[in-house]
Amino acid sequence: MGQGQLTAAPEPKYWHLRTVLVRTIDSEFSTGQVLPNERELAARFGVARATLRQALDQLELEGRLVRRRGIGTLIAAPRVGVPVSRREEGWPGTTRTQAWRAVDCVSAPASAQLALALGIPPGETVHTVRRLRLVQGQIMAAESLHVPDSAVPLLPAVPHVVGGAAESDRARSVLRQLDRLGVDGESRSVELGVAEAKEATLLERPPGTPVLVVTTQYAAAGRLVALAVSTYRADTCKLTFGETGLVEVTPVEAGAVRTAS
Amino acid sequence: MGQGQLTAAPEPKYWHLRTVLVRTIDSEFSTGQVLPNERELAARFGVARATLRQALDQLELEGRLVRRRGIGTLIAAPRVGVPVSRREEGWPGTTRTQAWRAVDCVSAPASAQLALALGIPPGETVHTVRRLRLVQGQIMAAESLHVPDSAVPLLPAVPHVVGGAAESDRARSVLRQLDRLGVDGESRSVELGVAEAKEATLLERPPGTPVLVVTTQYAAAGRLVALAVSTYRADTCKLTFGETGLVEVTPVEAGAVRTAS
DNA sequence: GAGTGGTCTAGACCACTAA
DNA sequence: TAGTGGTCTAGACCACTCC
Repeated sequence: MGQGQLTAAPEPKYWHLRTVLVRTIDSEFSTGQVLPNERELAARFGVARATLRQALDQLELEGRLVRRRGIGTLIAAPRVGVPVSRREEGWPGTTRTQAWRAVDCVSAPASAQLALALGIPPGETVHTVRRLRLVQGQIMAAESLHVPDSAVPLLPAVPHVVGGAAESDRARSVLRQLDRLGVDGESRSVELGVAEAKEATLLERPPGTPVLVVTTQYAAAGRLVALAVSTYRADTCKLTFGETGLVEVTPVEAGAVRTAS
Repeated sequence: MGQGQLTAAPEPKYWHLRTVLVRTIDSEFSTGQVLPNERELAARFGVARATLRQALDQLELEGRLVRRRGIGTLIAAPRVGVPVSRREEGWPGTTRTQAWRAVDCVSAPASAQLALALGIPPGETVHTVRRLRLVQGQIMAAESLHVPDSAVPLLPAVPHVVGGAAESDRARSVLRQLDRLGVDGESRSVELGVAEAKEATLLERPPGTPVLVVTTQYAAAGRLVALAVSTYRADTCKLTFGETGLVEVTPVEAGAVRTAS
């Protein structure tokens, strides 16, 4: 990899540096390779380490780099396409697929916010199932699935136990009941967020990690029966929304087309 | 707003600072209000300005703050829900809606990447329409819509003129032809990206602004007829994916539920 | 212990906005 | 011209990984 010589420009140094690094990465590095360390890169380009890091921050946000403390800065693998829809991901994941791993389940009175969102009276019991989505063995998303007690009347009233196998058993029990309702509609939104402490732990990422927050409303028989808030790792995920009946086409490397045009 | 006193913690200062600021913002500030300036905030919390800025960076990424050079740091308005689907946004935007504003149109041989994505021979002419999506008068997204010449054979062969009214006329002409094809399927993906120079200019944002990159494949009669790459402002947009036949429910403040639980 | 990225500091100067 | 956020520096120390 050549050495810097940042030509004077009206743009910030870190942005120009990013451009140079993008070119270098695309032409001279491949997935999994490690870049020279930050101190050396900074010296090579004649900038302060903080400035170099600003450029690397951008590239990490774009999913081009992965930085590992104690290891180095690696070229990231292309983002994994993650299908987001009931049909494709297998709902609710109990029998048809191993895509989701139930973690635990807590039953508690709904907060004002949650009650409003679910359209139930404040204080009604809500079962919250937490689960992880695995793709190719990697944790890609953490989800909190909120189900009003009134939507799953057949749920066995087992005593609530914290931790242990009973927890995830109960989670699966809720999912099973939900499955039997026959969910027939869903509405989603996607926005950018950052992982808070609990999510970050589940995702095995540091707090502040950018995530794509997918909020899904599930309906059965014309009634809202569940609300899911899923946080997908923004660095490694590309969410895909298929539509039945669409011709099968070659998956596109969006970034490539975007950069090229 | 009270003054700092950051209790000792195993977490980084900037992250704790973020937590404190979130609480403060939610309880003592409302949309449009300006925070004290960075130098004062840093002094008040007893940290360096760079550390304070790290916390503000997070809050800006979450869409809670907007920073304007020369003005100050403002509390951001809640994100705007932007429907993303052919039916809801009006396709292709020529007659049914004013949601999109055509900017220009260039016709050129397809790059290798683009040809691959469109499933056409490399070098075939592709019309690329650039347009902006407006929501409530605000520019929310910039899009490049790629249409192979072979998909719109009836397109009048007008001479290519750079700039001026003829440009956007031609853009509308392509859109009209595409409309007449009867698009009957679409497949999407959403991922995180940053605005490059051109996009940034169109979005009236600085380069590096985080965006949600939506890639859409349009099919007609079982054939891929167009590829759109849209970049939505991640700070102000919440993309919504509706489904016909779903019961109408109260829109959810996802962030609120997420934070509360 | 050596090497890596992560955090934090104290200061400087620049670009932009508004009065 | 004064005040704001944006950029950049040179250095320090910490937390983690691997040998």
